[in-house]
Amino acid sequence: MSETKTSKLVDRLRAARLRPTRQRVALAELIFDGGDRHLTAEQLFDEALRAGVAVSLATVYNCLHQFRKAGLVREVVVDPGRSYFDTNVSDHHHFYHSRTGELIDIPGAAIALGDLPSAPKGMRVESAEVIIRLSDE
Amino acid sequence: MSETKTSKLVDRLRAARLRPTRQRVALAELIFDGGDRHLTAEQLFDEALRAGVAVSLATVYNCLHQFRKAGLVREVVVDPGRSYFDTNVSDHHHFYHSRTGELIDIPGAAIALGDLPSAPKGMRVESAEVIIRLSDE
DNA sequence: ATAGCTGCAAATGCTTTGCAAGGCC
DNA sequence: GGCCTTGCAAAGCATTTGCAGCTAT
Repeated sequence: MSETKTSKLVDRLRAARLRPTRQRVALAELIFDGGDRHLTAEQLFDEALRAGVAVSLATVYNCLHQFRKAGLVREVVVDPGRSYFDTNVSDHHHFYHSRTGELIDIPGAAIALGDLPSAPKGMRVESAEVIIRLSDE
Repeated sequence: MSETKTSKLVDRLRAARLRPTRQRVALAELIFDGGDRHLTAEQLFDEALRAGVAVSLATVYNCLHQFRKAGLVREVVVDPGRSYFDTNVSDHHHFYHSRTGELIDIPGAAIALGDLPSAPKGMRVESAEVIIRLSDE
């Protein structure tokens, strides 16, 4: 990995007010390499181990949530009892294949979400996501 | 509770090929009384106890999933690590207020879901739901 | 120096399971 | 009677937490 790529990540972490620790930089590298990805904490943990990065599972969870709060990743809730993190933070939706656990991006523009009903009093809309569940044919 | 109401529930369970056991009938009564509801297993369990119905939590889980498979209730996944069951099985969407855990129905007609992208090869669309997350203003 | 991180292991919370006893048809 | 259900307790998973030791600034 090039100096440049790593230093971009470091800047990105700094911008999010997260200290660029060895673990965070390594996880960020894994997460942001290779485009849009959908990862569970366990998957990222395994990848880190395979890549020779020493991290604990607890740190993976901590980092993912810190990254989420910083807007670097987005959490996708489709399965009770398992969280997915999406490196694509732009406005978009998902196909979810429950048998395989596969998550597929749908560009925001591909679904016309007409007028949303307005939020109940005292609340505001934070996000609107469409989930299309798939099954085998 | 009238003879009639209970016997309707019994018929409904039978139609779903579920034996109308004391527990299932009692849970069905709690669930289907009072219109559209969003319940967690724990909530239904507490209600049952308060209503003087002796059931175990495991049975509540079992029944909820049996009811779901039979199409009597619908599962709503909005919170990792907690399942909601919705007694409204018609086509509709949800507001979710994550701080309070409150779930609010949005009639299907209130959101114009334009053309859905077609499912990947070998799969078919099972359902499409919109989740609008709310936060305090 | 010091405020913030990390690692580990234990704790937590929800959900599922195994199996003996009980209930519906 | 026979098979499906239930209840309980134990197991299972994903996730969070507490705290001592480490590290970036």
